[in-house]
Amino acid sequence: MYMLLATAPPPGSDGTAPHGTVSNGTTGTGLEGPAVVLQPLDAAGAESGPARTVPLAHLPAAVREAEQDSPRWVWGQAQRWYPQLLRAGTSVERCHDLALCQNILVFSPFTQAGGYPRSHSYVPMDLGPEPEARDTGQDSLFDAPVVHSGPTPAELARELREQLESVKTSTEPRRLALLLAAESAGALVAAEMTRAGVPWREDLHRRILSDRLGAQPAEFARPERMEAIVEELRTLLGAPTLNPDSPQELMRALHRAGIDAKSTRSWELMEINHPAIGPLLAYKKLSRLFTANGWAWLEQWIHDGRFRPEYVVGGVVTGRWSSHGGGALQIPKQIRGAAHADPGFKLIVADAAQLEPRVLIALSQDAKMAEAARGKDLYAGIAAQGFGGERDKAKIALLGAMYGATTGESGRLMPQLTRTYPKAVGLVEAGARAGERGERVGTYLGRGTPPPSKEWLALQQTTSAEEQRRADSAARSRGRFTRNFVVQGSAAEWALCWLADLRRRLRTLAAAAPAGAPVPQMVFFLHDEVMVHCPEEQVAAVTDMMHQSAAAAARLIYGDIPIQFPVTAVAADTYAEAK
DNA sequence: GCACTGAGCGCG
DNA sequence: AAAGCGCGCTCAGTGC
Repeated sequence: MYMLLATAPPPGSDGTAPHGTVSNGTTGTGLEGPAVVLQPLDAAGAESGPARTVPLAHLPAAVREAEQDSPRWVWGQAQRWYPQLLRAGTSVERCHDLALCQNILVFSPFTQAGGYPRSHSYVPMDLGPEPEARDTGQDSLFDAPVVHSGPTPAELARELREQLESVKTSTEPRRLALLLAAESAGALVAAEMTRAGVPWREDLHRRILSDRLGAQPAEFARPERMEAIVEELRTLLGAPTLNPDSPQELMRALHRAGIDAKSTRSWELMEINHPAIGPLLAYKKLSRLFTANGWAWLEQWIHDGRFRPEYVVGGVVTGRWSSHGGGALQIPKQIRGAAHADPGFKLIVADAAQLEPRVLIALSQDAKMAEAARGKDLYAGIAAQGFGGERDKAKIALLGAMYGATTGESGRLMPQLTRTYPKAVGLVEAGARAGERGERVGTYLGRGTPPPSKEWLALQQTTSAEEQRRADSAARSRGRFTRNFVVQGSAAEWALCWLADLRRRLRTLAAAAPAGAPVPQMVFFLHDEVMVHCPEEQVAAVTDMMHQSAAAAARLIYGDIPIQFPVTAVAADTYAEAK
């Protein structure tokens, strides 16, 4: 059922001391260097067979063998174990990531009464084998990764039991179990995506850069196009030494030239009519490309034709992923043409159409809005029902409702939206009011917001009239956060289920493929969008799977409800074309 | 010289 | 059209 993976306690230890390495052959274990314990556990997390201890170097083989029985692997953190298994060519079907699940259970509104947080022991799960140096696709200098002290197998098993128990006694065991499974599957997907990497053509990237910026500059120098604009700006603004990269300097120069700018943000400058504004905006655009995704980025992040960011599952409080390395979740549209499929492959990019509003409909069961979503374009449907067919207005109004806009056009459109969709708007409003009162809110599957900080709570207790304004502002701010959390977080868990289901289907496909044949791989994930690097002859089948998985995810979470989650899936040679 | 913050901008 | 949610990254500027 479960198979626990843990660093082995040193021989003769009582299992409570720091451990993790087996010193050497003289201890009589016959093991040298780091060792690992594989402990079978039953469905309740109790030991159900003898533990095996193997040298770390033999772990991939041991895992492959145990995988025959398709256990659910249990480990402190997938991130600590799985990359090296993948490197050795070993993948697993499913796992339970104790750290990720602990993180969910601690804040879940479904466990508050029966009390995972109250009873559990807070064993730190962030230990296990040292993460390897960033996987650049090259062999590491050291064969055996360092293993240092971590929780004992017994502690990890107990943690699992407490987690399972808290799910069982929670108010929504089915939902919570699904969330934990999806989160854990996400950990596997994340490691596999990093391993695979986004296929990236350095030559195409360089062409984009030279087309826009000119030839690659010498170190510490500006590209020629940018330098030319700097000279132009210095003349136009009468500031011969201006460095436009300094907001302060730029601000002073603008003011001296009689330009009344409140800030140097592009969208504010756009309102101003002055000959220097055009070149300045052009400079900012080029500067962004140069500093964030220029030659230095290419040098640092692209190796062997692959971009391999690390994903942090649950790295965002709402359950979205964050990432480290190369700004993976902010790849500008400008350079997406450099993400290019290998010969004989295509990139299939699928994204969920208007995911958050559709999630709002599912959560609120707003029949009227569900009707508007019947067609392909949800915003057009909403526009037809209450905004005189003006799609842009419908979109602004709906986004504003989910973000908590109060001013501007979006704020003005709110009453109309509320009249038309009292249930949907009511749901986000209730989320906001709860947050303002300091309460927690949660997603459909049970990921919860952290409680407000001590400072926040103290501020709400203020009796000073002067501080009351700050307290109100902080309350509204938290209200906007909790309002959005419900929708963004529920959308994130839908995407996670989509990803997990797609992974399962792709594994089945790969298992049926002849040995050595090229197989489709998930290579990138961005909130509501997934990219698969796919052999050409399987594009049709995989595209189909991406649609099927979306339907499966919706059914798995919400059951049979009258709202679709359509995805757009496009296959092309580059990321730019596929979007 | 290092750590931190704020401004600004990229993505969803 | 306007500035409401969630992030990461780079640079300038500041404080030690």
